[in-house]
Amino acid sequence: MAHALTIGQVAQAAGVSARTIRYYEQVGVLPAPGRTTAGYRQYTPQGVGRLIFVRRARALGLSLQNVRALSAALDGPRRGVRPRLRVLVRAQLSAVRRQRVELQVLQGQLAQVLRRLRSPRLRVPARRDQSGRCRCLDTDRGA
Amino acid sequence: MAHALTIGQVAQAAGVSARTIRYYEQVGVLPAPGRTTAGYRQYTPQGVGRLIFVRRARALGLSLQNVRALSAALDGPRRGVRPRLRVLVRAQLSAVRRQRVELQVLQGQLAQVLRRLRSPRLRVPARRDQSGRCRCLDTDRGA
DNA sequence: CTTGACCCTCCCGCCGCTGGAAGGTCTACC
DNA sequence: GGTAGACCTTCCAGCGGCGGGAGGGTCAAG
Repeated sequence: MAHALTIGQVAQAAGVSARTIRYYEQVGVLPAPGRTTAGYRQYTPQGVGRLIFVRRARALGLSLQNVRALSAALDGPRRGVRPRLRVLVRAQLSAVRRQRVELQVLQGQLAQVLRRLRSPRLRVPARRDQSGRCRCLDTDRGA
Repeated sequence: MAHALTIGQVAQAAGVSARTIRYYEQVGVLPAPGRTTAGYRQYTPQGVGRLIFVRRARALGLSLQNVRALSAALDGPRRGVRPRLRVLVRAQLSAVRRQRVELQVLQGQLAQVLRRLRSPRLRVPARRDQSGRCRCLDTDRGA
């Protein structure tokens, strides 16, 4: 093998730690590479490409479980990889949209709490109501 | 104690599981309540208020570590609770803003990948480049 | 007395890694 | 040949924020 790469070289090339690569292999996200007689892992350029694919998928927010499925599909017959990927990316896209909405709501609540905390006087009658609750963080009207 | 509440009642009142309450106590987020002779936890209305405070803080995204600090401050002298809370909420607010930006970028990348996956032909010359990389998920131009 | 709904403590699992320990191997230099 | 230091190997353990389940005690109703 002229172009065999060590795990450290692959790690640097892909911008991940060697530990992460071993972990990916352990959980089946990356296929097990060849080994030298001393037991060192030997990677091919294809192996590097696979790792980069995995990192891109992770960067898009796909779970390791899903990435494992995709990677396994890439190992077998290539048919059906794109449809699966499309499904996953679509799901991820809607999940991200949901998260954005949630974060928007959260930002509004935080801003409201911050306004209340900035003003020296509280907008609520007492710091603790009759049930002993600290109302500093309330964001809902009345209720 | 006329108004002593069991952990289950408190859990239902605050909308959390009894397990979560026990966990909060274990990690120091909630003070340890009294116990009956049989070892059952006995909560006061103040205890319920504290739990609701903790849940609100969590709902705002504060970490349990920060919530623990706030809760400890509420147990001691009340001075300084509001400034600390203000600092934490401000930090959380900027963290949320950062996350929103990141999610926005991510959404754009996902949409781009999806567009590419939808079209039957790829915009890249080959499915795998010479290094064996699957480029389905690329989002950057050239590079 | 029994049933069923509570309560208790304990340890393990999830995700996506990261850290450390303890040891083998490779390369460079003397 | 020796040795230093950088690399590699495996295994075990931990993070946050809980949840599941085991294995047992307690309490009120029938």
